[in-house]
Amino acid sequence: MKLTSKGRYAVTAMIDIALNQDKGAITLSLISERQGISLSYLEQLFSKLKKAGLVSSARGPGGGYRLSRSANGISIGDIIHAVDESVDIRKCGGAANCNGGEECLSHELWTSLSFTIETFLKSITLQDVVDNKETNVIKQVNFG
Amino acid sequence: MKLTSKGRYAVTAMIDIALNQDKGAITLSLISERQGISLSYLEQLFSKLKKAGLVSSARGPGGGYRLSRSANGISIGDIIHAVDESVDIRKCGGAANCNGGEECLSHELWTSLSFTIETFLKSITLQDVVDNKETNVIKQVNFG
DNA sequence: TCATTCTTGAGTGTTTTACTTGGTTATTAT
DNA sequence: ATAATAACCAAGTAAAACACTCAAGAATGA
Repeated sequence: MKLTSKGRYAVTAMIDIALNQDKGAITLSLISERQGISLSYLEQLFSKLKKAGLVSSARGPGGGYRLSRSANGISIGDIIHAVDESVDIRKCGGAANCNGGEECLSHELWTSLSFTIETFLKSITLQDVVDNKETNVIKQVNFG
Repeated sequence: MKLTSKGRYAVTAMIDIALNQDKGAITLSLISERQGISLSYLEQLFSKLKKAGLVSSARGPGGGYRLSRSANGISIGDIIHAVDESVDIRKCGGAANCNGGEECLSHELWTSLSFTIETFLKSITLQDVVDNKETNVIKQVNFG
């Protein structure tokens, strides 16, 4: 399970762009100032966000980053995955060899939890966060 | 967000006890062998599980650990919390000062996610896992 | 009494995290 | 041209966390 500052910073930075995209390309220096994130660290994150196709870039004066598709089309999960954070809680990563070649006793539990988190992150878009829609989320967990 | 081997080991060990509790007290050596977890590491984890009131212990031959209440009454969340793993994803831990005294843009999102995970872990008991009930979990996330 | 088992505290190598440093390359405005 | 801007890139690093090990001690039962 990896959900740390890296993923948080990436999401925060993407929200910043989404909020300001009407002003054209957004520079990392601006994001750095506004969100209190180190510029060099942002560069590393945006290298990955670009490779994942979530943002496009332009160099030189007037340059910066833009979302490469609408904020509705980018999920929080997309961003987290782009910066290499994994939501998989299982030691084996799904290989089911957690205990000397065998599935550990809690394997299915972690599978369920990973799925729950994954589903949550995929269900929320950048636009939802900009609109503060995630504050009204209703969660329901049932056993069959 | 902290969900690592520590929490996984603790849950796996507790499942082991739940599965074998009819045989009386379970020694850490047995759990260590069966689950492939270092004995000394288990000792540390059980020190915390005992402090949290989830297990009781007896020394000497025939001794070992028992669940201090029924497996139905122990949630996975109880175990995770007992070994000091936090499910809170927010940098500020809820203080809402993630960005220089202010809430960061993604604050509410992490609050929602933390709540989702917390709810999941609280809803599943040790007995559910022993019965493999978590494999049939149905997840539903709606926006209001 | 002796083996067993929990109990406790300290130490340790490895990995990860969250950066920093120091550049280079492309683009634009003057 | 040239200077400023801003993305791009590679490497290094201090501190923390992780997943243990090691060593000793104390209670218990056969």
